[in-house]
Amino acid sequence: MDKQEILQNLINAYAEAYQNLGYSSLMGKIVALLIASPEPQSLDQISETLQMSKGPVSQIARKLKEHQLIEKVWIPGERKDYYRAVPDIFGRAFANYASSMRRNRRLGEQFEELALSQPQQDAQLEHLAVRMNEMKRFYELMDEHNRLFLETWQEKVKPELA
Amino acid sequence: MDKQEILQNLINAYAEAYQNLGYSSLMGKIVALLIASPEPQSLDQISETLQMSKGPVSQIARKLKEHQLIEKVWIPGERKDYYRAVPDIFGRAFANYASSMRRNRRLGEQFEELALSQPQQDAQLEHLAVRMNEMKRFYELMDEHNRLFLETWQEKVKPELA
DNA sequence: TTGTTCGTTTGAAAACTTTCAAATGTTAAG
DNA sequence: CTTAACATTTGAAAGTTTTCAAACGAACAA
Repeated sequence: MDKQEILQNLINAYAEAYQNLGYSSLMGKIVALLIASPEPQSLDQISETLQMSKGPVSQIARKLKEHQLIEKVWIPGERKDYYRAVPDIFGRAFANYASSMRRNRRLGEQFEELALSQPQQDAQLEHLAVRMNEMKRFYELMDEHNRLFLETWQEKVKPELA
Repeated sequence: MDKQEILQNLINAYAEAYQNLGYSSLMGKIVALLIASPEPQSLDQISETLQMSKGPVSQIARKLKEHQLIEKVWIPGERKDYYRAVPDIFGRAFANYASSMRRNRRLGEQFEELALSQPQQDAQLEHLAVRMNEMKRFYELMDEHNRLFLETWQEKVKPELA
């Protein structure tokens, strides 16, 4: 397997992984390409490599930038935008996930509250309150672990960033 | 807000959360309904409550059962299938997630290997190897934390299960 | 057996998403 | 100010997913 093929395979694997996680496969492809590229890539280079027209690449690149997985870099004397993966892209992706888990925690809190605040209680409401309490506790504990994990990772990685 | 509305809101919130995570919103609705129900629900009850025909409900219920988020219960003297959320549904959902993260770890391992095994090295391959090594280490550490989290949670929950 | 009550499968319709090509903005150089 | 080189937006076409109604098949009851 030569270099070209390795890159193709990586792009494919990422496309599939992203799709499995419910994102567009193009998103995975762009991420894979930028992770694998030592040099920042222009929109043209990206769409050329991925054989996609610039429209979708531009849109997905913007979304990825919003989610802080990639960033634009300015290259002196160049008018094009160049993109690269952010330095700690894995940590960043995880931080995004952790924040969506915090929403679940809030759901648990909110609905436990609601169930308990009803004037006339019954088996159904009581059951709901118990389940929502479980949900709340689950995501609270998860959040603690998430923070700890990210912290541990960033301490391990920090030397590399310097 | 009355009981009916609370349930509606919960179902909606789950539908949205599931959709954000890239699953079908019906999946979230069924999960929410079963979490909120003290009694197991039949397919008919589910499709009645959710105002959906039986076809999709049947299919999605099967998928949820495959992922072990819900289970069939046998009710003596009844011919219908009854479903309920599994006892530790949050833990189970997390275990599924953790296992998809383990796939990412394997990707990192695999592509690091590939990049290093190329006969003629260059900057691009070297860069790839470094990035894939980072990926591998990230998901290894994550896996450790995931295990720890689940274990901690299950110890806390076990008393409730008895 | 035969009829009834279920769950599942199927095929078509509707809704949604992805993609492209072309038009429109935007920025910087001349 | 004008032009050139870009990125972004838009609207239409293609592809995909979700949904339903109806047909099918399995299991049970009589």
